[in-house]
Amino acid sequence: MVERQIGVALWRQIADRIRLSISNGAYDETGMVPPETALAAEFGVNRHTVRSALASLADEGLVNAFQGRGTMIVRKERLSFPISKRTRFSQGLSGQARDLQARLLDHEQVPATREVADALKLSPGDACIRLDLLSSADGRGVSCSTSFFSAERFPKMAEHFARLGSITRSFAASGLDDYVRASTDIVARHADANELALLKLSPGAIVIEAQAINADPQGRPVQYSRTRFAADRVKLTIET
Amino acid sequence: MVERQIGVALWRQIADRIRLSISNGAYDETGMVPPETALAAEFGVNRHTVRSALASLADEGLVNAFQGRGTMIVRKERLSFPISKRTRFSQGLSGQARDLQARLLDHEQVPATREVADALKLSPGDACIRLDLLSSADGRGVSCSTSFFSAERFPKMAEHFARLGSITRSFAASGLDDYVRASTDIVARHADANELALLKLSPGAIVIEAQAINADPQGRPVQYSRTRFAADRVKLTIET
DNA sequence: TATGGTTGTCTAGATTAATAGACATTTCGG
DNA sequence: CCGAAATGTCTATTAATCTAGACAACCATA
Repeated sequence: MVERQIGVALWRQIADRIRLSISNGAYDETGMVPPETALAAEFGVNRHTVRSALASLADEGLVNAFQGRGTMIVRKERLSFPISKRTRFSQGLSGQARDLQARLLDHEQVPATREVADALKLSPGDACIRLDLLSSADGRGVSCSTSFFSAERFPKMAEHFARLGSITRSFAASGLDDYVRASTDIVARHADANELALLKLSPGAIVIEAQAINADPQGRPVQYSRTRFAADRVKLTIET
Repeated sequence: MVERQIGVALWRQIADRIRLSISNGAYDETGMVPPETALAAEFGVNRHTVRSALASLADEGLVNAFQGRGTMIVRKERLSFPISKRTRFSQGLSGQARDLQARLLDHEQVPATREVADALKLSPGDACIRLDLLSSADGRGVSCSTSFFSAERFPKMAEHFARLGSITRSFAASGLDDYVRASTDIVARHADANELALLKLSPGAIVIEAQAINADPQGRPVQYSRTRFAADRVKLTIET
């Protein structure tokens, strides 16, 4: 069931298991989480430990406990984020949430690291524009991203984004009307302190990191981005 | 830095951070992890806590400590697993590891749940073949998967796989020479007890779950699979 | 209104995780 | 060969987590 002495507190393991059961629809019949005593028996722990787990889920806004009645499930769905040749943040999520926005957190002109230079086919040290974005759906943080653009080719990227609020429109304002996803690498890991704060995650949460390169129609890389999604709020859907 | 009272032990948070630094190449210059005292200062914890983290990494076979000299990095790479229209497990990983194998853990004929029926365009309750596989590269567990096939169309899937050791060849033996990836959904979460055991993960580890549907050339779904990858051993590369 | 089932709260104790310090052992370079 | 720097081992203490039990508060329903 749950394991001890593994560096993850029992209440957190149990919270993760319950969260998964909720999103799998295991409790859809009643719309409620089983009683604390039943969960304690199921996981072989004390009721107080289950209560810690449920408190953490309540903190995330996933469940709501009512004295005398039980613990109701408030929210269970993950946003589905499509990844395809024409991946666009706002288009892909439209219809799944009412209020979508991408906010510019920071921007800076920096020399390309080897990683960035490789991705954009520049030389290390070439000037790049870095944009840090935070994307939200209905007020909840969905992803934070760091993007790099060639400062020579897209010198006004930050200004355009600040005005237009969209990468696609910012490219258009720079004279690039179309671009396609050239490659996407996906890894998953624990969120770091910065991501916890930006996405308002409960500590120990998981992020899915997508390292993507977008290219113009001639195949030249125009954007290298690393987007960190809150793993418990989204799923990525690959369209091949 | 690291956070307290979040349900994840400090040594585990630190182990995760160091593992990430290793795989990012942060210590490539020396090939060694920084001294324990330096790490303790960096993370703001006691040296003993760092030692617990390093012991866990040594247990995974990632590092090797030598008294008087320091802690050397043994292994850092993640396997890159491609996902495209023609995703094939063995082809995709060939060249990245010497010894690749997929082992049949279990198989059973079961009635389709709603989830499986939806994916395979069957009716709930229709007979399905379920295959549980464990894939390894160089003796290390990479992924475990559960696949469903229509029992009517592919009645001998389990027998074929047991003999041939490959989904592609098992389809061929059933008269299906070609198939393509129709859809892939990707989520990330903490590994459950079963996955921890199968993949020999250190508890609390992360898995990336890919829910995939393969279809024949006519577009009819032939396989629904849920593959759980050890997140610290692989990255998924999307080829659009 | 009485009863059973549920969550909320409190106290106490046991177990595990983390800190603190001291010192041994090994390696490497001057 | 010495000393600095690194890991290995030990003891003791403090802090956090989990268990155990009791009982209060609340809700639904017979």
